[in-house]
Amino acid sequence: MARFKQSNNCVDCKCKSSIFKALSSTELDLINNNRYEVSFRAGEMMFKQGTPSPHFLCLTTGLAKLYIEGYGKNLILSLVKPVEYILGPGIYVDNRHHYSASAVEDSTACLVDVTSFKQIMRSNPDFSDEFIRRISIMTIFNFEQFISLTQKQMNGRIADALFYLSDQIYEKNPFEMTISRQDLADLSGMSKESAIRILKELKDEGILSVNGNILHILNPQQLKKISITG
Amino acid sequence: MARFKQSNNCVDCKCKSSIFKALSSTELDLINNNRYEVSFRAGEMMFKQGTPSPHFLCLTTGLAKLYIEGYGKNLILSLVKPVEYILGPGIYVDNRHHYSASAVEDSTACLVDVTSFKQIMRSNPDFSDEFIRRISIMTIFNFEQFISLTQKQMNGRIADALFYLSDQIYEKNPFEMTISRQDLADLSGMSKESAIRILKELKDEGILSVNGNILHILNPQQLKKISITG
DNA sequence: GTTATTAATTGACAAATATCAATTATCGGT
DNA sequence: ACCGATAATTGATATTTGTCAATTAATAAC
Repeated sequence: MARFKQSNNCVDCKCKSSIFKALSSTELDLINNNRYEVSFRAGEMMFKQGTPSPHFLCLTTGLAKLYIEGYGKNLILSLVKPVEYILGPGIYVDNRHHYSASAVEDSTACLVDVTSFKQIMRSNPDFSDEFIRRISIMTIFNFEQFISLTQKQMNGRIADALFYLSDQIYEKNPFEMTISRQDLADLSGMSKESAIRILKELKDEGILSVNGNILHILNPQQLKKISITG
Repeated sequence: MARFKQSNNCVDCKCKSSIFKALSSTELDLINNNRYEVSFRAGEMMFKQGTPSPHFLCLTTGLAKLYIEGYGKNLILSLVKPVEYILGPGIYVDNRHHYSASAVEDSTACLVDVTSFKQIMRSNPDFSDEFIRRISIMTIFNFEQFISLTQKQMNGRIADALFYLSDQIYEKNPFEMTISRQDLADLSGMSKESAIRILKELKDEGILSVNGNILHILNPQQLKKISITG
């Protein structure tokens, strides 16, 4: 289960460097007074699709996955690393979560009352602009994912997922893939067995090295080509 | 080609009933002074993915499709009917269109300067809240579509598309499908031939009647079942 | 350390879907 | 009403992908 603890305040927090940079100290105080800190173990669910959504979450350490629970399978929308906030579209619609979130690695997060958030959204246009900019970037990313998953074949989708992991999430090239093969499959819209098979193919072709969870993209040009040709 | 004409003003326009209801008359004047009206023939492109996006568009008559141009194929994100605005995520990111828009039926629209829009977004929290609410609804819809296209088989996807057309777009049950079979395929993420075949199957099973472009969902319960079982 | 449990892997096969080619129907412009 | 161009339809086939079952590897709990 999640463990609760109250820590120091928002004013000193590194989260400030993120979306909160536009906030005045008064506004930071408001956030600070309406939040609490939680930690999650790897595998724990942070919140579940369909449940009420009274907070937004700011991930301070660890790694989380956001995923839609579909018909028997999950679809991973994105991975979230520190320091990034998680705030779904339900906040302004029905106050429900429209996707679930789970900790992939041991994680800590701040939960902040949505009411305070919305209040600041209405009074601070810079913050509001920045927030809209961020959800717009997520939407654009969703579009790319949409095209990848609906129009590319499996090799192209895995290539896209590998670049996503290497470039956006772990930001290294030999990287330790802390998500499971099933997660990789859920991120690429295919069965776990297919994902594994394609990793193996890429390995056999010398494009990728696979040692357990340590992946190394050996030939990015070739992998990019696979991503484009689908 | 698109024909331009200046018409009466926003204050009397039925668009007011939509997102603009939160605007003061001063703000409506600002919009009114920074807009122009355009008409499009069926098939004409309204704007193209990748081009600069200096306006937002409010569809006043007709029907439009919003679609991502992928690798050889298109993916229709949504259909837009009057009175609805079209404003992509690029506005707050890179000032580019991230999808294309085309008129499916003869259409007219108002183009409004984005700068005026953003100005009002910053000064009118009610308007801003309403706008965020709307893009959130679109995001939620995209999620549903995402699940439909990535986790359901063709029958389920066509079922979803048929309900979308009947319930959301044409709002009738025997309805005239003004989009082409190719568009239906682009909306369901499959080849045109497959889309046609499934329409035929549904027809043979007595669930749907198909007479040219007049479609009639004869057995909604059964079709809903197909949607759910995938 | 040992064992129980879960994750990863592999192969064989079945199902779903796209592609290609060939017709047929439909529609806008004479 | 006729003609050319485009859209819709159909069938045959190849490709892609998932499913199932069996095995091996890795991990966590004792």
